[in-house]
Amino acid sequence: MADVSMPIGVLARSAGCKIQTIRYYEGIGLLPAARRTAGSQRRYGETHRQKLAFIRHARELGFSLPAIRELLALADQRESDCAEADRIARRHLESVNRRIAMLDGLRTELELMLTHGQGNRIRDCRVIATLADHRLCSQSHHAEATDS
Amino acid sequence: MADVSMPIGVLARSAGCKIQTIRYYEGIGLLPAARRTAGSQRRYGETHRQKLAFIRHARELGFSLPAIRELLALADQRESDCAEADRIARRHLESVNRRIAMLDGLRTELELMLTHGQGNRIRDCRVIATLADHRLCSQSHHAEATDS
DNA sequence: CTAAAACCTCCAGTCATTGGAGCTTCAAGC
DNA sequence: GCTTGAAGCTCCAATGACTGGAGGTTTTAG
Ligand SMILES: [Zn+2]
Ligand SMILES: [Zn+2]
Ligand SMILES: [Zn+2]
Ligand SMILES: [Zn+2]
Repeated sequence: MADVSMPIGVLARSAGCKIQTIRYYEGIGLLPAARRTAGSQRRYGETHRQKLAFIRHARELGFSLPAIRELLALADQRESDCAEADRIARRHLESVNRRIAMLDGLRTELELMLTHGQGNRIRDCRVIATLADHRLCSQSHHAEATDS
Repeated sequence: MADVSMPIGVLARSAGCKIQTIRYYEGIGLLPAARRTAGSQRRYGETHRQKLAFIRHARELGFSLPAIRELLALADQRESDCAEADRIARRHLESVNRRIAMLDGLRTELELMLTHGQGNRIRDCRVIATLADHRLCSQSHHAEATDS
């Protein structure tokens, strides 16, 4: 609890992010503005530390900043129903599942391309041939990824 | 074979991409500059069509533009050894595998968060609680994704 | 009081496109 | 040959989520 008035560098280390990231979050209104010293330097307290930890953890879990903005607002409504928060998480899970499915398709094709020994000429290379002609692919693998 | 002199819109439709994308590829030197009409409009032939198809297919398979640039150069060396092309594809496959592993981790955490019924208050919501405290996570899920 | 570490603001760049403004050219029908 | 609408042109800005740098100021330990 010696962090009643942390400078930004200490906060950044505690959150495991860059100083610029914190200023960026403040700039877009995701993290409330810090109080300033007489010389305009930011000083943070426990509330800021918790909010930033929440943001960073959500980012690690792949949530987008707009989604995190909503989640942060919801987190402050302690007595409200959590359906909306759950909906956001579920939507993100679906997006993660779609991306996994897409990458699985890519993996299949890449592995297929690479099923040939060493010492080939380019004109016999399955990697190059496949890239030049989708008919050598085993699937459609037509990609489209959306985020939460 | 009536495409000896395609305007850009026809080429774009044949490749399934936007007109701007083609001009962008030309701008960064990925696709060779097209010949122009007296009025400066681009006209394409079969070679361009094939190169663009190669690029688009590689993009669908998740290769980065720098990687595609190398692959295109290699594709023209028909008698060279294909080891380098294979290496690029293998590196990309590894990156895809890393991303799948990461997303699998995220999926696990998101599913865990969502294991609670409806009608909860925010203060009892596992989604919000998990985001606020990584100790509720089952794994480290510390993300880092690199592309080919 | 000095010096260096930490901080400040503002701007540009990343990646692979995409969209738009404002203008010109092409091609088909009359 | 002329009109007209579709298609093309260049240049610039925006996307998401940061990251890096220039150039200057503040803090703090010694
Ligand atoms: Zn090969
Ligand atoms: Zn394919
Ligand atoms: Zn809930
Ligand atoms: Zn966690």
